[in-house]
Amino acid sequence: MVDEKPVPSRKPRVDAQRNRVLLLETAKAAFADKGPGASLDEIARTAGVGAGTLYRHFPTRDALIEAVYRNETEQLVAAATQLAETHAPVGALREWLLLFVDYMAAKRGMQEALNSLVGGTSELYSASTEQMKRAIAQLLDRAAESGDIRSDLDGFDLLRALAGVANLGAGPDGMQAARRMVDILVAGMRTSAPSPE
Amino acid sequence: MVDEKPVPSRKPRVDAQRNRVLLLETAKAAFADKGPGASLDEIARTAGVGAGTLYRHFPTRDALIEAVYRNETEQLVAAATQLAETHAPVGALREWLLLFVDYMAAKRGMQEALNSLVGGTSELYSASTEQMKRAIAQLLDRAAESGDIRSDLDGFDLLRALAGVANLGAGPDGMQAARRMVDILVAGMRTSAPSPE
DNA sequence: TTTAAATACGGAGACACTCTCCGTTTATCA
DNA sequence: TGATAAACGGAGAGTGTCTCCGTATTTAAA
Repeated sequence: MVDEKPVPSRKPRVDAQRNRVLLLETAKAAFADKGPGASLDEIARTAGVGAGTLYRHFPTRDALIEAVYRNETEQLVAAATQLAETHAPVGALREWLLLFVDYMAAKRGMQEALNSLVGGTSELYSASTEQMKRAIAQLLDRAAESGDIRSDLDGFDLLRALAGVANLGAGPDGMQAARRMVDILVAGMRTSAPSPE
Repeated sequence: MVDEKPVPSRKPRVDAQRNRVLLLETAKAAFADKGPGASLDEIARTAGVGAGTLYRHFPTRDALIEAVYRNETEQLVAAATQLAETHAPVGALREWLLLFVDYMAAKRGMQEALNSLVGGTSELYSASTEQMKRAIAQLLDRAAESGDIRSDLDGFDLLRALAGVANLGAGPDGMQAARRMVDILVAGMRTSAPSPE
């Protein structure tokens, strides 16, 4: 799957760029306000553009959602590298998982939508998903190499688990629960953890 | 919250019962086939009844979903008591969590819908949710009393975590991942587990 | 500049889904 | 058997998604 960009033969049009930004801002507000099910046509209307324009820029709801949260996702991803440099392997992992919980919690009401970043829900194998996968893999590999944690599990599953907890537990206690879950997960992954039997 | 049944002054009509069953069967097939977003009108049409009839029996999508899976949920709940009687505390917990994973996995494609049984997504505080909560609480309390696991966590969060993993990991490897997650969770909950630092 | 080609725009409209309302039908029981 | 409570069905109003294509704007070449 080679990234075959169609070679831009000219400068992108300024109105197109303007509308794109306009749509992203409007969409962010709308999602925060009405949840992930906000009407796309209404977002277009509020942004002062036609429905066609919205769909041209963002063919699917997921594409729009991903674009809206791309920045914050990138910050989170960057933090992984940062933590890897400043913390011991398991500590870095734990800290990042806590950040991930915050990330999910900060978007309360948007969780269902954000699932598409952590789950196969979305049709497109989104770029953000890929980044997120790399971020957790980086931390996990490091901790596994140091021999502190078991190496037989996909880091992405950790995120799925945390997303599950953070998603469904409403209110501020949901975040507490997710934070507790981080410690349980980290403890359970350690090579020094008790075996199932 | 008293169960205030409206005192049936006559026998329930047979056609009503028949249609109810018909709808449940049709809905089960439809959900399995088209996912949780299957059109309710189409379910009604396929069942050979009017839309009004469907909505009279099941006012919301969630109500229908819950009804469809009530039986299986009840079996799962019953298994908790069973396991509690025949296994050591932690073993029973672990076994039941594995059953829960199977339960989720068996409904691949339906996961999003089933979330409403494990999450606050659904408006109604459904009876099945309540049962499920009791089932896990029962096992968890027992294991906590025996001193084997920490007592500061809500069992329902475990289910949320497992649901998260099982939901989003597509394919048969998703189930593998969820099974591994069970062991991590159980290990992490043990009082003998290593502390976060 | 002017102008042709490329690009983007907008919104009408086709289609799908949800859910309600109410006139009609059917089952129950006296 | 007849009265009536209970249930039925489906038309239709309201809302949403997404496409299509004639029109408008921008870019860059002349």
